[in-house]
Order: sequence, then C-alpha cells, then structure tokens
Amino acid sequence: MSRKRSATKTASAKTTAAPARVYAERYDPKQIEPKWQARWEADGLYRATIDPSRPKYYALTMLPYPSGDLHIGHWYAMTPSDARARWLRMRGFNVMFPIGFDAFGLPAENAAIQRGIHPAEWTYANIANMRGQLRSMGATWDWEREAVSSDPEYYRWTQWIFSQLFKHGLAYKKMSAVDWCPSCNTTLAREQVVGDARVCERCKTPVIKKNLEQWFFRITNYAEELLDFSGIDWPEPVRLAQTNWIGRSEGAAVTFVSEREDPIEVFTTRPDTLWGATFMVLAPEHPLVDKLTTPERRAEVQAYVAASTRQTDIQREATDKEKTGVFIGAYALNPVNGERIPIWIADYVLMTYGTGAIMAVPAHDERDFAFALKFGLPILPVIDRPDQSTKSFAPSGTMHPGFAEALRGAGIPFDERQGSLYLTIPPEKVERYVELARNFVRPDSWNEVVGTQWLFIFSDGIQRWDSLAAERYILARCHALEPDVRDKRTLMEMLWAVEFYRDVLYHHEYGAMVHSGEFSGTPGAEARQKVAAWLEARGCGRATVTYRLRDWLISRQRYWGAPIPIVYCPTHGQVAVPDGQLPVTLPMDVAWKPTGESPLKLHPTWAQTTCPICGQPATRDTDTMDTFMCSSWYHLRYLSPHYTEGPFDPAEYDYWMPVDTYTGGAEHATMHLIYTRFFHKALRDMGVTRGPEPMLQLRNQGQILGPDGQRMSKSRGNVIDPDDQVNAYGADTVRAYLLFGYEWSEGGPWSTENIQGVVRWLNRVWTIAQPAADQAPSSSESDTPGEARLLRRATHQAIQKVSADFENFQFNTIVSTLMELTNTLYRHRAVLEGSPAWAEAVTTLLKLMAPITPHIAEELWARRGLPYSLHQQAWPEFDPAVAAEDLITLVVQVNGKVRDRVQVPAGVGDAEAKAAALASDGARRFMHGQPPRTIVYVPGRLVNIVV
RNA sequence: GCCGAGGUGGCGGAAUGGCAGACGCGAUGGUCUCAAAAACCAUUGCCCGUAAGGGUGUGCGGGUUCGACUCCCGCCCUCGGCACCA
Repeated sequence: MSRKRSATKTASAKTTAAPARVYAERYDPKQIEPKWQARWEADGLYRATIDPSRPKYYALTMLPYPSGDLHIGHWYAMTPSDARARWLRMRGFNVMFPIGFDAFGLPAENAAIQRGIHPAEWTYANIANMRGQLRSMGATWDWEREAVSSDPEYYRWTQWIFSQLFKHGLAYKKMSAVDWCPSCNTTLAREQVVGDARVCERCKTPVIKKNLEQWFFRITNYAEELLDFSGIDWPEPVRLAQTNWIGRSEGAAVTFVSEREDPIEVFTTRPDTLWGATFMVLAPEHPLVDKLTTPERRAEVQAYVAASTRQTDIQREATDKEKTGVFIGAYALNPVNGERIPIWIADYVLMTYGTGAIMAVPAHDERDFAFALKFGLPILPVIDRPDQSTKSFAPSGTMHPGFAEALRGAGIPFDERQGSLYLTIPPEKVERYVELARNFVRPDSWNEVVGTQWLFIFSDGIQRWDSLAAERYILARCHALEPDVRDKRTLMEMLWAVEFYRDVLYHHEYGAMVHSGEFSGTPGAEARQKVAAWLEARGCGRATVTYRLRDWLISRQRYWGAPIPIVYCPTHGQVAVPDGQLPVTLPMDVAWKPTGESPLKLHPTWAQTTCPICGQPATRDTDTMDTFMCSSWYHLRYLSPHYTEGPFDPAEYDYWMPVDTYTGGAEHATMHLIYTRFFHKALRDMGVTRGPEPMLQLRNQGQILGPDGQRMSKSRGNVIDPDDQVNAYGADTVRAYLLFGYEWSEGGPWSTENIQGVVRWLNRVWTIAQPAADQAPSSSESDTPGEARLLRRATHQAIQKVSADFENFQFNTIVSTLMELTNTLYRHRAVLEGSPAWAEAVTTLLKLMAPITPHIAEELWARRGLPYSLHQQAWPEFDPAVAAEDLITLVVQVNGKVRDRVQVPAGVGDAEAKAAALASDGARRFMHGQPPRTIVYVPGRLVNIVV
C-alpha cells in the first residue's frame, strides 16, 4: 500500500511540472465509429467461412423479433456475446457469430388490423430499420449469413421439417379443447395464457375454451431423453426448470372396475396407499361419465359437467379453492380388497393429466382429504406416521375417576384442562395407555387413540379402525352412545372436530403400510415397488411413468406464419405436400378483419388445390405454424441461409455444429429451449442432424430496466432508445457501460449518471494512448527500472484477469480491470511515457479493449502506427514472471481481528511469516504478553495468532 | 401454495472460507479558470475521538470454524416463473 502511495505522489508531482500535452482533437466517436464500421465491412473482416486449419467456434445469441425499434435490451443481450466472440477470434478461433430475425408472429397482424398495413410490409420495414440500428453497434455479425424466418426460402424448410415429422409419425392431428383468445382470434399455447385471470399473454384478454382439430408434435416421445443434460454446460436453474416442466412421475397404472365391469384406469404415484382408496374421482370430461351415471343422478351430473366446462369459459376466480363435485351414482370395486367405493366427478381431476381418473386416498392426499371431509366420504389411514406421533383426548366425564392418577403412576404425560385430558403419548407407552384406558373408560362412552395407532376403546373391548367395515361399526356405536356426534358422517369428520387431533390425522409421508392386508408392515422404502409388482402379477396394474409435459400444439388460426403443408383429399385424407412443391406460400391478397376466422380460411381460392396423390380437388390446411417452430432450428439455417438442397448445407453443419455458446434471456428456459432440443433430437433420429444436443453451453443474461427500476415500457415512458444513447455518447461508450454497470446475469436499471464513468474512462484512454512520437523519451527513464517493473507487472496482471473474466462471462470486472490499468498508466505517465514498458502497456490496453470498445481501440491502434487491424491481432499472453509480485502484504490477525500488516518477500516460508507477524507492533500490542496458542498461516495472505 | 433468483455504503456493483466495499457514480474539499464546464489531485460505510486510535458493520436469529458476505439450520422481505399434475 505504502509503495503505491509514494508512487502516486512522485507521479503527480512530475505531472504538474511536465509541459502540458494539448491534443486539440477531442475524442469524437461520431468521426471514428462509422469510418471503421465501413472499413471492416468492406474488408469482410467478420466473414465466417469454413477453415479446417483453425478451431471453430459457433457463438449464438437469441435472434430478435423485428418489433420495429431496437431496444436497449437487445444491446444488453448482444454486446457481451459480441465482445466474447471478438475475444475468441483474437485467440485464434474461427468464429461464426450470425444474426437474423424471428419475423413471423402476431404483432405484425395486430399492426395490419389496427393500421391497415400488410404484415409483410410492416415486418420488412422493421427489419430494414433494425439492420441499420444493429450495425451501429459495431458487432462482428456475418451479415451474409442473415436469415429471416418469414422469407419463403426460410419457411420452405420449416414446412419441410413439419413434413418430416409427419412422415415419421411425430405430427398428428386431434380434436382438442384449446385456449382461444377472442381478441387475437387465435389458439394460445398453455404457456401463452398468463396470470390468475388466465388472460392472453399478448393482449390480456381473458381466454375461452374452444374445440378445434389441431396439429400436435409428439414431444412426449422424447420426454425421457430431454431429462438428460449430460455433456452440456447449461445453468442449473434452466436444467431444473426443464426438469420440472417435463415433470416425470413414477407410479403405477391401476385398473379399477365399475360394478358393471367397465375398466377404469387410474394413475397413482402411491400404489402403497391402494388399501386406503375409499372413492374414485373422474374428470368431468371423462368418457365413462355418461355411461356410468345412474338415471337418478343424471340431471345433477349433467349440470355439473356443463358448469365445469363453463367455469373455464367464464374465468372463475382461481382463489376459490373450495372443492366441488357430484356423485354419479355408480360404484367401483377396489381391486386389492374388493371394497365397493363410490364414483364421483370433480373439476380438481384434470382430463389432460394421467388418465383423467384417480383413486382417492383421502388419508394421504391433501386434495382428496379436503374433498372427503367436505362430502362426508370415509377416510381410512393406511400409512403409518414416520414421526410415531400418537394422541388421545379424554373429555371430562368419559373416564372413571382415578384415570389421571393411574396415568401419572404409569409415567404417561398429559395436560389437564377443565377436567379433560390431552395426551401426546410416547411410542413406548402406547400399549400401557391402551390397557389403562380400557380399564377406566365408562360404559356409556369411549376413548380413542389416533396417530400411529387407530383404536377405539370401549368398556367391552377395543375396536381397531382398520377397514371400511370397522368404520361403519365404530361409527354406529359412537352415534348410539353420543348424540352430539350423530351429525358426523365419518369417523374422520368426528375426529377432525377435535382441534387437538388435527396435526396427526393427515400426512402424505412415506411410511410402513398398515390396514393393508398381507402388505401391512411393509416398510415405506419398498412399499411402492412391492405393490406395483404384485399388481402386475395379478393383472390389475403395472409400474408406469407419467409426464407433466404434453404434446406440442402447433396449429395457429393466423395468417402471418408458415402455412401447414398438408392437403386434405376426400380419398386419401391427410396428405403432406410433396417436398418439391414447397414452400406453400402465403397469399398476399388477404382481407383484414378485426374479428372472424383466419384470413387463409376466408381467402376465396388459396385453399383450393389438388391431391398430390390422385389429382382430385382437395383443400389445404388453413392454419399456420407456431412461431416457436421457426426459432427451433434457426441456428441451422444460419449455416447456409440460401441453401436450396436442404434445410442446411451438410458441409457447413459438419464444420460449425454444435453451437458452442448460446446466450439469451432466462425466460426462454422452458419453451424455446425444450423445443429446440426436441427438434434436434427428432431430426437426429431421421438422420438430418447429428450428436445428442444442439447447444453445448448456455448462459443467461438478466434484464435491463428503466432508470426508475421498473420494466421498460412505452406506457411508463421509461424506455431507453439505444440510438439516442449512441448519438449522445457513441457506440463504444454504450457498449462499455452495458458491460460495466451490471452483473450480466442479473441486469438492473439503466443509469444516466453511471455512464459518465465510462465516458471519462474512454476520454482518459484517448488522451493517454495517443502516439508520443513527438515526445523525447523522458529524461529520467534510465533511472526508473523500478517504475517500469511496476507498470509491466500491472500490464500482465491485467491480461491475466481480463482473460479469466472473458472465460467466465464476468464482463463488469473486465472493464474495471481496464480502468485500473488506465489509472496505473496515468500514475507512471510522467516518468515512463515513451519507454518500452509504456509502449507495451498502451498496446496491451488497446488489445484488451478491442473486444469491448472496438472502434476507439482500432483508431488509437492506427494512430500509433500499428498494423491494421487491431482485431486481427493475437490476444496477448501474460508472463507469470512479470505478473508476479515480489513483496506481499501479510495481514496480521490476533484472534481473528486484523491488527497489523507486514511486508514480506513473495516466496516467504511458513516460519518467517509467523515470526514476522509475531514481531509486528499490532500483534504485540493485542497479545497482551500472552503466549500464542496456535498460529494459522495462510500462505501469501495472512497470519492469525490465537491467544 | 410450490419452484427459482436475490437481499453488501447515498447509488451500480467487487470479494478460490482469509484485509468487506475493488472499479465506477454521486458527494465534499482543492488545483486550473474572470467564471462555468471539462480536466486533474485528495477525502468519502457507520459510530466515538482534535488526533493517534478504537468500536461496529454484508436482511434477521442461531450454528460450524483459528477465521463466515461466502458453508449449515430456522425465519423475514423483494423479484421472476408455475399454479388442483393424482
């Protein structure tokens, strides 16, 4: 520390004494940025072509939607990936960094409806505008690889991929109730419906349900493989999000049979609870509902089915968690014990998950428990409590006098309140308690034990609550003995009325099976597998796996998308348009109506065609494809955007794929990134792509907010326009600020103040890095080997730090390191300017800046007479010997508190370090003369003396 | 409710379990200027102290450790996502 201070003083003294160097020309990005952009473009500096002699690197950033104006968020996403691409290029990689536009989609149609502009016109005008804005960044994009998903030469191959999936049985059509936005007039994907109110993601209109014939992709065929992330370096939160989205559940399919012998298959994750199934619940839409409903229940059932369908229509508030349902009059037989159990329907059972039917085990499933309690259905515990918690409640007057004394004598703890006893019984005392209760219970009453045991103790004997028959018997006796419980329909309802019991009545843990016939006593760890195997042997069930992931619905009743390349022939049904006839192009002459059907359906002639097989008149599918399809393979189209023999040129694929680094927003963790992986794997199975995964490394950036800390939006008026910023400060300043001001993966608010720091930094670099040809080497240079050494050390430490930070996406500390190097240059300027160490430091600074601020770095490089182009220079290597410190500062702690610092040689040994620490003033002062108990030495860092 | 991310000066943010607050903004004082801007130099977590120095400090409460922003347990708050998934 003191060394640095003295250096500072020396330098500042000389700075004031030295003649002022005046460069009339100020740093003016407007002069230099367009100049270099044009030069790089003309020289094709960033063309990426196959070169087997160099290692390739495919750097990819999520492609933008051409909404019209580039947003500062685009810069925030693209600047770091561009900087990193530039760094990799300087390190000798042959880097491909492509750009394009995800150009199909709803906003173009909304603009068409609102403003009468054709979606194509709107889209392509936006793209033209955005190209210009993107170029102002000075990024390394290879524009010859640009791909636009709405170009026929692009969507021809989107359609081709659809056909391939169709031919391989991965695309199929089914009638399906879909979410429909009445404002956008389009089908919405499940994930495009947002919020409690279930509104359209884009226009916030409440969605309704509509039944339509829809195309689906069998992404579920790949569910298992999509759960495997081995070999790819993706952030843990993304892998988790995908894993949860896919939602694998292991369990069993079990076939129940109605009394009229209709098989009803259910899926359960808990086959070990089968003996506790006391009723069944079907989804209201379940196909058996109509058949099984008895005539006297039909009216009520039909009303409920209608109501639950309407419920989704009218957006019933989701906060209403009260369970609803109706009994359909039918019974089923539990295959494990032959119990006759009622069949209900309820909207908490979803037709879209599992089999649309469940066995209800109210004792061990929260929803079933609430439902059973509400409707008076029996609840029978069949899994022991792992916590062994056992309770009993003896209300005043139910036991003979002396019970409390007897309990005390037996060492059984209890609380007594108003003559009633509340017992939490230790597991080893349960048997003793039952014995006592048996002796003390009055003949006109009873006593229960609940929790890990379920016993009803009457004066004439103990009844185990272990079956539905026992439930009926015990309940009848209780009703007979106690008028107050006659309104209780089940034992559980009766017990639930006792507040004290509630925490031991229900649980969903794994535990030993009880009340389950021959399986009673089976430990929780093996119960599921044993029961599943037994079911399979008996032919009424099997172990199975269910996923939350559903097949991907891709039909959209929209115009501005790729038409689905299917023709409907009266004879041949669904026929794929032959590859040679692709693309099926969009008609340009369409009518725009704010309401109604898809424009393709309304077009007078477009849908009319002939069957590719027989030539008879046939009709085209009038739906277009989900735009997620376009973005699921654009990384492949970038390989060869104008290739006509296939979706991409195989030679380009072999050289460039897979994508080495993919960057983008974390909001795409599930949809886009799962679809892309699915496409890659499905195409791989067709022999189109190769390898297990399309993208090896994924990194997410955060989101840039308005200066007010809120999400940027036009309505808030807090949108930062990158063009304004470039006008005010220049692209290099905006780039450097975006890297410097934030932890990249976090994001944060735009700051009009903090950017000043970057403005100053670049001005300082501009001043210090000017060529010093007109300056004689400083007269004192010869006697300053020490200062030269310090500057060289700082230079090489900066190389080391910046290189490591690029590797790890730590962009903010790259800039701070460069600022520090700049500050160091200023400190040594008076003494070293013009010396070899100075030249090394300045040229190194420019090289390290090149990826971040490419224009100013190139300009200063050229002014120093160095060969064009800076961006074709090799990334500097650091010399460990030069970077090494020769003196280090050891922190001296006494009992963990910093008490002093000592300077020691860098290679100091253990003993010397400890000795130096013990000898320090601070240590001696705080040891108060006591001998050290232990001394901890952390090499090169600190000594902690414990006394 | 569940899942995920996060909580460090006035602000943005740094810190392989080892000097908390690098770098920058802002602020304060100064140099230069007729003046301002720019530039340059210095100070800047909080508290006590004229100072030397000391105490305290990373959302809250515990724990592990010679040593915790960092690891463990339990809470609180903010943001994002999913919402009856059997």
